Amino acid sequence: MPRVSTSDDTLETALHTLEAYLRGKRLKMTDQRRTMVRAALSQDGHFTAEELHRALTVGGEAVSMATVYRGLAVLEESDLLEGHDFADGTRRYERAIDREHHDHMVCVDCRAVIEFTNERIEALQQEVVEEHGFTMNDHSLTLFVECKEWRAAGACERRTAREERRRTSGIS
Amino acid sequence: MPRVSTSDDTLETALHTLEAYLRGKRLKMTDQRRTMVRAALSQDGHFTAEELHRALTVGGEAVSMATVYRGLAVLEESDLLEGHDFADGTRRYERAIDREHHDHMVCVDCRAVIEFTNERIEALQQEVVEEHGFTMNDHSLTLFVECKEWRAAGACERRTAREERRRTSGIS
DNA sequence: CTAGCTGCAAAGAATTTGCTAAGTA
DNA sequence: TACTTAGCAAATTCTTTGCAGCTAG
Repeated sequence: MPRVSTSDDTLETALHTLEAYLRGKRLKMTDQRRTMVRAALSQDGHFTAEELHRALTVGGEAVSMATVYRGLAVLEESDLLEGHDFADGTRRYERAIDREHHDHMVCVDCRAVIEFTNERIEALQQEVVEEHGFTMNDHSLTLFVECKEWRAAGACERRTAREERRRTSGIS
Repeated sequence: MPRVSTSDDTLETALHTLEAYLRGKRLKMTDQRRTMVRAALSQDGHFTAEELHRALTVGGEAVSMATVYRGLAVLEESDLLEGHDFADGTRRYERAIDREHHDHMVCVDCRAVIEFTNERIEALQQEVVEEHGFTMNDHSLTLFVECKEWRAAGACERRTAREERRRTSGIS
């Protein structure tokens, strides 16, 4: 069994949540879905479909790419994961269970993702939606920043070739 | 000359801005770029590369798709346009010149885009970034809402086959 | 002239989908 | 058993690139 950096409790809860979701939709629990839940919860931070797939493969629990994509959609719909678009061309996911809501700052330089929460902003967003008579379904706040100081401290090193290309090509 | 729903003044300003930008980077002004500026400014709302390309083609000023993509990058870098990711798989652009900054609400149902501004939210965002000692480069706030009431009024009808597929497939 | 541009076709990256065998309720 | 999945490969969608000839400065 692969190492799980999330508490067993969370994993239990997650599996139960998924089961309930599947039951409600008359879908089925499979080994691949269980495996994906475990692997997804043990990822730290924000991961891509490809990264999850690699983690599974490395862990000896190969699940096909197609299944990873289909599975991520299920995990997101069941609210185990939350998906984000950080404007770099690839969708990223993060654990949404047993965590508090938060927003993100993304360094345009090194693509590091820093999380933050601000209740006043949350409240104001809700206000805006209500003023329009709508219902909030979800929201996405991403601040694109330059974390020069942080990098100076040696903590801002995650740039990859691909991300660098994206960055300089004017996307985001 | 194609119809321009933007004031001639804005068009003038835009062309001057672009010229200045190009000069600074030792790039060249071309018919295609001029044409794209005109067409982009006359688009209303948020458009995709494909929509701009179609508008140009229909207007008899065919510009190749490759040039449209390359041109959009230039127009965005020169701050004539602003690009957004509304989590539907395609980048969208909107005029950024002679307009005030604003954020967006996107109806997850019909994909309509509603703009709004909220200075308090803006200020709080700036505060958050400063608290971390970073510099804000850009920010993106999108509220995904359900505009049922609005649709009831008959104003929420822009759903396309493709968008519908996206929506039901769990993206965003 | 000469670096930058355009169009075209081909390449790419990230997802999605059709199909058949296999698995779950 | 009946309907949902998994895996695989092929197909898509959006976007980027290589190249040859054209063009602005």
